[in-house]
Amino acid sequence: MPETPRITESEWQVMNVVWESPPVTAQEVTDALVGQHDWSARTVKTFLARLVKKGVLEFEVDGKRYLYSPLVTREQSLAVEGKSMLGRLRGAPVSPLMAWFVRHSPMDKDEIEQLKQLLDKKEAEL
Amino acid sequence: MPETPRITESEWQVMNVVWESPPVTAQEVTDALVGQHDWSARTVKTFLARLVKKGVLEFEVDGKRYLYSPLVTREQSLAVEGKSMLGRLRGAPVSPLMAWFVRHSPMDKDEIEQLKQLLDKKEAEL
DNA sequence: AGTCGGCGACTACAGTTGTCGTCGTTCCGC
DNA sequence: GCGGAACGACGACAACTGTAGTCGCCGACT
Repeated sequence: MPETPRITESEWQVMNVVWESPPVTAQEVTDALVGQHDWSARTVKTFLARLVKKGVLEFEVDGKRYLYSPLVTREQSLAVEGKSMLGRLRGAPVSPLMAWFVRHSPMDKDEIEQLKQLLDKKEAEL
Repeated sequence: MPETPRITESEWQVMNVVWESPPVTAQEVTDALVGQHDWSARTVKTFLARLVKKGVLEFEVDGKRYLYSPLVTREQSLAVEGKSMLGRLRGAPVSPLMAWFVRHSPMDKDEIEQLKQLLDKKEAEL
C-alpha cells in the first residue's frame, strides 16, 4: 500500500485543475488559477514541480512543454484528508463536523439521498 | 467576527485535552498525551505556549503553575477546519468526503439519526 | 539557610509551505 | 539560421511546524 502523500491547501487548488481534465499543461493550470488566487505564474509552476516531487503528479514531455497527469485520484487524496481529520479529533465524534458540512456546503438532492442511504446502512450494521 | 486562528494537527491533540476538562495544568496535558504520542514533556509545553500566543488558550497563575483554559470552543475550531476543507475542494462536491467519514468513523445511533434529520431539513429547503 | 526538583521563558533547528525571481535552453516564426 | 518568447530547473527566503534543549526562578524538603 503506497501511502498517498499529504497535499497542502494550495496544492489542492492545482490538483483540482489537473483532476478535471488530464493531461494539462502548466499554462492551462495557470490560466485556471491566476484570477481566482492572486498568484503569479511562477507560483503555479512551483506547485506543479512540488507535486511531481511528492509523487502525486507525473508528466510527459510534449515538445518544450510538459503534460501533467495525476498519479493519485481525488478520492485517495480525500481519504488522506479524512484521516487527518480523524487524527485531529482523536476519538471525539465526527458528527459535529459533518453537521457543519451539511449546513455550510451546497448539496444537491442526489447527494443528500445517497448520504442518507449510507447512513441507513451504517445504522443497520450497529 | 473575530477570526478563529488555525490550529495544527499536533495542537489539536493538546486542545482536545484542554477542552475535555478545563482548566488544566501543563502536567495534566502532558500526562494525557505522552504515551499516545511519542512526545517529550518539553514538546507539550511548546505547544501550550504557542496556543496561548495564537490566542486560543489563556492561563491564570496558580502558585508556580499555570492553569490553562480554552478561549475558543471546539465547534469554532471545527468550523475553521470545515472551511479549510471547502477551500480545498473549491466547489467540488463535499459528499464524497462525508461518505468517507460515514464509512470510516464510528458513529452511534443518535448521531446517525441527527444527521439524517439535518439532511432531511436541507433537502426540504431545496 | 542551602539545595534540588519542577515550572515557565527563551532558544534552536531542520523540514514544509507560500511566494516568487533568475537562468539557461529550446521551439517557432521570419 | 537567428532572435525572441516561452518553458522548466534551480534558488531564495520568510513564516509556520514539529521536536526538543537550556536557563533562571521559586517553593518544598532537610
